[in-house]
Amino acid sequence: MNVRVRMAPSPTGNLHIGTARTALFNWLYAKKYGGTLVLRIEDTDTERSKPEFEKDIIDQLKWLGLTWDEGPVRQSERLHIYEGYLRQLLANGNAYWCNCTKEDLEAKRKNMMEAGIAPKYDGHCRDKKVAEGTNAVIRFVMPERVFSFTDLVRGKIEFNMALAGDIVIAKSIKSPLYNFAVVVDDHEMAITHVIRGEDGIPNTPKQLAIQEALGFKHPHYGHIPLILDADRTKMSKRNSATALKEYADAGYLPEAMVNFLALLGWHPVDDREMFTPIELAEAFSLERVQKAGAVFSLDKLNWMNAHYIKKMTDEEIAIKIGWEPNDMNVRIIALVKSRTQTLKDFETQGAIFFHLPEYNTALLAWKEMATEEISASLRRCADAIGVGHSADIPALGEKYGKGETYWPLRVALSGQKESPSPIELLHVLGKEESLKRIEHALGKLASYA
RNA sequence: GCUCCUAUCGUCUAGUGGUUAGGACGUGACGUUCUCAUCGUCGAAACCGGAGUUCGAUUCUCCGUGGGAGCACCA
Repeated sequence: MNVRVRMAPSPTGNLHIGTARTALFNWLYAKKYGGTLVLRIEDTDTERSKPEFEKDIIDQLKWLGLTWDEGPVRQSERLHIYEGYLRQLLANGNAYWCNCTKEDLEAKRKNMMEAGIAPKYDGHCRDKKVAEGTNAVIRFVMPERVFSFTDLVRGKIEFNMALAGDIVIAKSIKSPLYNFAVVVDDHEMAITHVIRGEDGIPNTPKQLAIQEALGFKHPHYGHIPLILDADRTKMSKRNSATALKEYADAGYLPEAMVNFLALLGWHPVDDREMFTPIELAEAFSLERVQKAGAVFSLDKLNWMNAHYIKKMTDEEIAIKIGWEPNDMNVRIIALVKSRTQTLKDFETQGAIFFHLPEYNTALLAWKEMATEEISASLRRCADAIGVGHSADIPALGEKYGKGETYWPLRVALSGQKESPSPIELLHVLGKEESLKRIEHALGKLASYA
């Protein structure tokens, strides 16, 4: 069978990390089976859909490297197609116009909830022959029976749709709603596998019913687990950064993001953790997708991102972070690399090479060193550097003590409690700047009580 | 409230009718080291509960319990 899958984001916000992972799984599935991936923009909600969100979604999918074969197809440009199918349902008696007011509906719903039964539309307008027109919506006649399907990751799932009632499938003949537009598009686009988030499970029987009424074939369904916050609820803005863009801006690499996201809810046959996208596609299978939700771990993402950064060459990093790949910059990158988790860290940690930060004079002391000892040690280092013998620092360390030599020098050069080694700092800063910083330290010590 | 989904270390997960229940992140200790990071070694850490099936259940079945999602003229 020729596999056809789709990514179907809704441009009502920036690309959500959960949507991105769903897109990734579809991409992996398509790649694995040599299938076709369609990008469909689900913008039937004209109120909330915005062009800038669509742009962000497309930009971010590209950033991740998730390429598609067809589209982007916008639902808003296919209104005439939905209209045709709506008229067909209306003509067949599978749908009808309804002019119940929102207030009435809300009141009835509330009553049913309070009575302890599943809230559903009571079919008030089903036989009223309400005319097409203003303030009327289109409802689908939901068959009162059980619908079942075999989920590709969960197995058989059943729903008794007698409990659902007649759902609204369009606000007007020109404005279809989600469940209807999806059914039409999946059919028109010959989608074979619908791979989506677990929150789509309750929609499936509705879509199955509409497919039946329209005489469409049912695609296969696979529902992947949700990405959760630490409190185990669906990942949301309230608790964490949910827009993929935020991660891109924060200095995460797309390769790391893809690798990380793939392992959230899917696991290979062995314990391997590092995969290129193509390797992921080869190893991927829906059978090995997890059923329960997965908590998003920033710690693990950081670790993985650090891993991918370490794999890059210093020049590659320079270009990536927008630094001129000159000698000095590349050296800085090499030094900072091992203590970096995101690309942003190069900026913050690299800053000390351009400007000596303020620091407390007391920091210059290694353990219980007296002020004169520190000054003496720094002068010895300055002398060695001054005559171009910075290579002699280790010798000074042997003679006068490593801690006593390295620590004050390192602090004088970096101004920090934790930093790369003084020898490395010397090399990057150069003779002139190094001596300047040592003089500065000596000055601070001289005025230190 | 109703419907559906779900359940192995803190987290992501592997795995089995009989295993010292494995790996990774995080975490602790140690080593390397002037500091931090990297790196290396070692450690602590889990089968939700109760019945049933069975010689034997973490594994199979059922019932609980916990967790989640969905119940729109949003998607």
